[in-house]
Order: sequence, then structure tokens, then C-alpha cells
Amino acid sequence: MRSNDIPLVRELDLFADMAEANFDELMQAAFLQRFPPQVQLITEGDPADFLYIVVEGGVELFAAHGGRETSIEIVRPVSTFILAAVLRDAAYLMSGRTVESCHILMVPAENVRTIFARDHVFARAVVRELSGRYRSVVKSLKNHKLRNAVERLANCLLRVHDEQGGNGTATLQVDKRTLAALLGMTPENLSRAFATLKPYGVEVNGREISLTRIDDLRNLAKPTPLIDDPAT
Amino acid sequence: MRSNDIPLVRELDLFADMAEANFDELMQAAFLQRFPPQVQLITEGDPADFLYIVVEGGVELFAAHGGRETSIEIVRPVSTFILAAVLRDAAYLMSGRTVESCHILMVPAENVRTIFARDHVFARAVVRELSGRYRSVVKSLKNHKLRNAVERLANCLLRVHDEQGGNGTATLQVDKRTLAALLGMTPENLSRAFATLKPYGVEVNGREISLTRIDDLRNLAKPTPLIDDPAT
DNA sequence: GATGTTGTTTGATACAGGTCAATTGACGGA
DNA sequence: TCCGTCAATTGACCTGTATCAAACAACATC
Repeated sequence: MRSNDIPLVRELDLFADMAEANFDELMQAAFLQRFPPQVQLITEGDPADFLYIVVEGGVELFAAHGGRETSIEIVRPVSTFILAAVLRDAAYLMSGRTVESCHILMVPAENVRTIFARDHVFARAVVRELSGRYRSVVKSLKNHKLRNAVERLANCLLRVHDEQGGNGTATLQVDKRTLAALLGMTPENLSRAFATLKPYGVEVNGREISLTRIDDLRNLAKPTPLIDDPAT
Repeated sequence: MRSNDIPLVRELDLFADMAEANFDELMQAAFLQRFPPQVQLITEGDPADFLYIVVEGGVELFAAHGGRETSIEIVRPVSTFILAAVLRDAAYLMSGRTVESCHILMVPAENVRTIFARDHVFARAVVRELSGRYRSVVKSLKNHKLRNAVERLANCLLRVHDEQGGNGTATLQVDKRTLAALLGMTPENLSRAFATLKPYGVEVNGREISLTRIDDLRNLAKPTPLIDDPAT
């Protein structure tokens, strides 16, 4: 890894408090790499050789089976992915591809497991990350089993809106095709869901969304922290 | 906790290798309790006061929102539930109720966090458990987004069948109402799904299932370890 | 044996969402 | 400017699943 990248990585929650020697060892065989958009980084079923950390950009985790494909989540900085597979020395359950230009840190899985066993400050950070991931997937499962397509879109828009300052406008971070997969519907149906939300003040212009009747939209979406709050 | 229960608990993967003193401290305020069927143990949204461990019986984790309700998973011995909420000192994301008579070990959340910070053998066991849980939810999400109702049922039957010895018969561990919620469908639709599977050698008699044309069923279900293998 | 009670099945119907095909619109290159 | 490409939309249609209602079966109670 280039030495001027190291301070950036060192500050990540996952590494911030760990012992210097262990961090150095972890990074010895690691490398920070740039990837263009739409590059597939990992494939489900492959053994977990590296822990990946998204430093910049975004990675779509997806899975395919029987001719169908679906997105599980978009990983944004600064987060790991496939941490669970690395810790268990198991196969990836999801494939991953970049959605835009990315800086990705790749740490050999073997090193992660070694340092994890030795440095319990690091181990605690790993647990914090892992438990957060777990809860995020549970929320996603609830989102899918308890809401229909329009409700999922409405809540997604409200979340993005709030994250971006909550001033009545929002910009989608992914194209509509990917958004549809993420929300568990077809692109055609996403288009119709947007149309359904028009009476609730949702105006769409490419990736630019404006929300003019937030209270109405919120009333329809019925967001709850137990599904929609990414922090808790 | 009654002293004759301690050896049983001590042998659980989660506690087997940890230091004696730490185990004792963890168990000091813990208690192993019997519950009858259909008792609600925890409610989503409540703060995580205890770590629960199913020693005997089964617990259904479920969630409700906007008048709808769905099961997330059935926890069987010996497993924890809501470990992630305890570690993060956060609210439960799911409610839990017993599906049959249960022995449940309850450990105060505060103690779990204390010992977790101190005993890194325990911390490693926690990570193993947590990463397993994570992967199990991801598989469940894939199952729901990539398969229709009949396929989910077919794979469920094959898994139960294989777990129970694979001799052509299987016994459902939950009633059909709960099974339907778990598979993400209504009881009516479950009934129809069973009827759809009749040509594939699925015969139903209450909770007793016999599978007479396993190859055909497997051909329809297309099981994959990346969704259906609980171990990997 | 009559009567609830509960869980399951069956039938009729409605709706959400998927599929397929055609159209539109934006953008970039020849 | 025209054309090709690709993403997004629209419309027609079909499938899967939910909903509502009723029938039925198993079992416990009186």
C-alpha cells in the first residue's frame, strides 16, 4: 500500500484503536486499489481470500440464482464487506461489483484472522462492525416482508432525503436499474411506483428527486427506526 | 441458576473455552428458566436487557409493522438470540415468542458486555456466533428475493428431510401457520403450495411429510449451499 | 352423542407485481 | 444533423399471492 494512504485507513473505526504493531502487520500485505465502475470484485461461492473495505465510492452486493438476480445492499465508505465470510473462512454468499469509481482496501483474509485472534481491541471493533451489518440485513428483511413496493420506495426516498440535509430535494446515488434491484422490484415497476407517488409530492427528474409534500409522503411511508434508521 | 444446570450451559460453544472466573461472573446473575409454549419473551423496540440462549425448545423471532406480521427465524438449541442488540446496547429489532416448552438461559446484557470486553476467548466465540447469524439472515434474504413460494417450500422440505436422516419422511417442527409466516406466505397459500408439490412426490399428513420422489423434488427446488446449507 | 374450538383446506375473486413489447428521451459519435 | 445506443417510461397482458368466505377435520368439553 502506498504510504500516504495509510493515515486515511488508520483512522477508520475498525482500526483506529488497535496496537500499532498489529496494524502494521495487517497492512503489510494489504493494498489500496482503484477500480472503475461496474467491475466485479468478488463472486458468490468463491472462498474468502480478502477482506474488502470501501474507502471511496460504492459497491453493490448482489446474488443470483436460477436465472434471477437481486441486490442485497450498497456498501458506502467507510465500511467493510464480507467480513463474516473472512472470519469464518467460508465462501462468499454475495457477489460484489463497483457502482462507480472506487478506492478499495484489500486485506488478506489470513492476516485478518491472525490479528483478530491476537488483538482484542481489534476484535471488539470487528464485533461492532459485524453486529451493525447483522442488524442492517435484518432491517432489510423486515422491509421486504412487511412492506409493498410503493412503501419501500417511499421510505427509501425519505431516508435519502434526510441523509442529504432534508431540504426538499434528494439525489439518487445509484441508477434506477440498480435502485429497482435493491428495492426488490423490476425497473418497470419502479417507474410505476414513482408515478404512484406523484400525488404525494414526489417529482422525478433523472436522479434528482424533489419532495414537495413530505408530511403526506411520511404518512404513507410510515417509517420506523426499527426498519429505516441505519444507525440503531 | 440451579447448579445442576451449569455443566450443560458450560459446554455450549459460546462458553466452552472461556476462563472459569469469567464464566462464573457471567452466570452469577444469569438464570435458566422454563417457559410454556406461546409466551412472548421480548418485544421489538425494547432495550436489550438480556442475552437469551435457547437451551431446549424453540423460539420464533418475528416482527410486525403496519398491521402485518412476519417470522424471521426459528431459533433452536443451542443458539443465542438478539446477541447483536446486546453487544450494541441497542433496541431489539425482533420480538420473540416460544413455539413450544422451552428452557431459556437469560444473561443480563451488562454482564455480557463486561465479560466480552475482558475475555477475548469469549469475544472470539461471540464473533463466531454473530457471523453465523449474519450469514443465516443473508441466506434468508436471498431465499425470499430469488425464489417464489413453491420453491421456498420445496427447499424447506428438503432441508428438514435431510436434517432428520433423509429416509423419505420428515416431521415439521412447527405448525403450518408458523411455517407459512416463516416462508413468507399466508396459510392458505402454503396449503396450495403443498398441493402444487403433490406431483413431485410430497404427501402431507398433519405434520408428517413423506417424500417419494426426492430427485424430482430436488430438480424443482434447485437447492444451493449458498442459500440452503445452514452450516456454511 | 352434541357442541364448540381450532387448524387446515378449498373455492372465488382481487390486486400487486412481473413479463414482453413498443415508445420515448438523452447522449455521443460519425 | 443523423443515427445508434442505452436508460427510462408506458401499455397490454399474465402470473403469483393475498383476501374473503365457506367447508371440513380433529379434538376437547359438556
